[in-house]
Amino acid sequence: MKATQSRAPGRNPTIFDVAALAGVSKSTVSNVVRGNDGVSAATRARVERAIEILGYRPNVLARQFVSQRTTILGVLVGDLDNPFYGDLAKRLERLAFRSGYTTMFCNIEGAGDEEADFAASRVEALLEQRPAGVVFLAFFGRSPDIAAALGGVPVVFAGLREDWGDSVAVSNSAGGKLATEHLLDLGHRRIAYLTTHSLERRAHVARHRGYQAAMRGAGVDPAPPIHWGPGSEEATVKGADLSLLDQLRDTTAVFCSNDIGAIAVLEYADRHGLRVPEDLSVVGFDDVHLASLARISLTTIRQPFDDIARIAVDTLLGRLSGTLEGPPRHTQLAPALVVRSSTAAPAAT
Amino acid sequence: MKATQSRAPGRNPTIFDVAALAGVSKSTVSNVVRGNDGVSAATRARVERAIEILGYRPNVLARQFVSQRTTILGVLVGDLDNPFYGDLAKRLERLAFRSGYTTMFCNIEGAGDEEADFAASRVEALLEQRPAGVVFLAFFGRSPDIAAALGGVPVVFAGLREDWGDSVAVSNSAGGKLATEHLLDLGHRRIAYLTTHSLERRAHVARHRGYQAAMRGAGVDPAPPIHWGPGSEEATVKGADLSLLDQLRDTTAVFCSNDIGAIAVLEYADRHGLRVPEDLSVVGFDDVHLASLARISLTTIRQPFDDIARIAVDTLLGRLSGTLEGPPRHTQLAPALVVRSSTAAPAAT
DNA sequence: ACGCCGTGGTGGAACGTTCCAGGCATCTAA
DNA sequence: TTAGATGCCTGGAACGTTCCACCACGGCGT
Repeated sequence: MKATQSRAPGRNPTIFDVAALAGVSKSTVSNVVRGNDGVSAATRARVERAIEILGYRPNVLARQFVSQRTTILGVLVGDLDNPFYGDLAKRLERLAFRSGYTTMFCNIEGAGDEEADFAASRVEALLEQRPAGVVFLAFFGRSPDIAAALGGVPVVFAGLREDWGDSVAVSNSAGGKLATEHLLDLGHRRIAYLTTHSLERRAHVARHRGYQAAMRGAGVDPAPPIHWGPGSEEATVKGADLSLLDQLRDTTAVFCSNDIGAIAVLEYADRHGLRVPEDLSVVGFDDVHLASLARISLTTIRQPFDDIARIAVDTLLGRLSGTLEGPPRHTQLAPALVVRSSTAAPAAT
Repeated sequence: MKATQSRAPGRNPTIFDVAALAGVSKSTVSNVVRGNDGVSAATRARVERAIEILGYRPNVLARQFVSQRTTILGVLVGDLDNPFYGDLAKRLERLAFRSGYTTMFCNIEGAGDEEADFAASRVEALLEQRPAGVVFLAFFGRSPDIAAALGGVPVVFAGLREDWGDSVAVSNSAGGKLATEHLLDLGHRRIAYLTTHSLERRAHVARHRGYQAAMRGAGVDPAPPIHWGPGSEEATVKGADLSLLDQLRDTTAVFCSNDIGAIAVLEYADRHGLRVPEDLSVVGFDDVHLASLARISLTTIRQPFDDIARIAVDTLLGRLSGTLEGPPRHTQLAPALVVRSSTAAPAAT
């Protein structure tokens, strides 16, 4: 007649079962479980023994209910299919796991039928699960609405900067400037900025600003931005067959707002007999692993994925534990130009 | 003095607030919210009006607590950084969202220091969140342990087959056979099987079996499998610099257990002066989007991502709603060979 | 001897739902 | 007319925690 078997079968042991077996009150068990002090070593040992015997595991759902908070970290990604997000997602998941948090991802980029406030509806769905904190890897939409929906849940922007929350990112505008200046230095003048997003994400807007600044700094008029594709990487990369050729007629170089877009341009060029870099120089942004493959070898702007993920999680955990207080902290990282073989001087005209 | 403002500020309205305003009991409100019948149209309308006025939203945490179940779908992926998983993850997330479920991803592939039962510990961590169901996109480890840990939570295996749960997958062994036969047909005899996993995943084991069957069927002895890399795609793809050359000395063709491994081999070949397909034919598995890029153009085995994701979610939802009952249902899909330019007849010796 | 304080421990209340046994009309069949 | 069924609604109990006010007790300073 072991205590283990005296419980109703099929029911998980509760804090009461442990308390009864250890001969203490439920409160004491609760304190032991949560590592609170005010419990003598002897009692603690006795309770731990009882927990062991019963195989007691705290009921997460009850805990969440009473505290009205979870150990879920929400992560808003643009598109898990984009290796930029995949890489970052993986890192975040791992770091969060080590600190006892579980990660919940949400694609902000929709099925193609989304509206401007699709992001807000996604945030809302995520928030319904009451995450302890939220990481934005991508962001667009109206800040006030979304800030309101968050209702006090700490938030960190990773890879982009938004003033009303903590952030860690390279300067996207500096990166855009760097990329464009590289092309200018090579002698290009007719440089296009290309993005695959119809709904402009914050980070990409900043990259565009960097492009414009560089162009103006060199005394060249920025060309109107090229929006290629219906708004999602998926559609453009997978069906890279839209009439881009026309729009590139007058240009010798393209700065793409991310690597996936750049690789899609590469693919498009390959299929349409446009030689890179002889006929067209291409620069990306992110430096996803793919870009370094010999067969791709894309000149791009490097983002330190590792630092971004680490600092993002640290910042969020700091807010959660109360270690970090005060106004938003913005960690700025340096973007770096990585020159590979997708860029060269323009052909002599 | 609107009702909206009469509540304690900062507190969300509860079912009681609604009940009071509508002049009914909390139970009735509960029934209205959940769409139960046994409520007259008039009452229903009155309650709905009250809900509207108060901006009432059911407390998910309380609901989860009392029902001891969530609307979370757990997804075990091998590695979010691998586009195979990224693509599938994205699709699953979208489908689940449409049905009112939130997705929670877990990387089964660890930081490199994992043991054989790392998978089990990850499953346990995920299960702590009490998901309504679990999708396995990758699986290894000891089935009995993991089945026990699941404790009745419905499960579906996607992309691989495991007998004790529902599954939807192409036949991995048939795919492996297809790939190997393609190489045999081209005239290759010294064909290697290569995998980047030290911990063999179920799906990959089956692919290997297909390879062996094809080889034996052609009267050729299968070569011992090549395990390349310390067990994670990340390490091998990113630091593709291990001494593979020796192991490939006697082979004219490699069948890689997935596309990412194949692309890593391509990269390795590029860097070591090995021409593909002249010196070495390479076949992958999955047909991730990347494989179709002109610059990669990898011969591979196609998996219908779309069908896999859709059927996986449908099956799981079927179990959850009770629509689907009985023994495990196994949906088998047909793998297809996609010939691109990474394979050719071996050089005449 | 007495009040005070710190340490270790207790038990009730609260959290916001769902579930269920029942209550009260009103309708139906005998 | 009446027993039983049906439709609509109610209120208590339960779920497993955390939080907090409070209590018992021994040591200490005065």
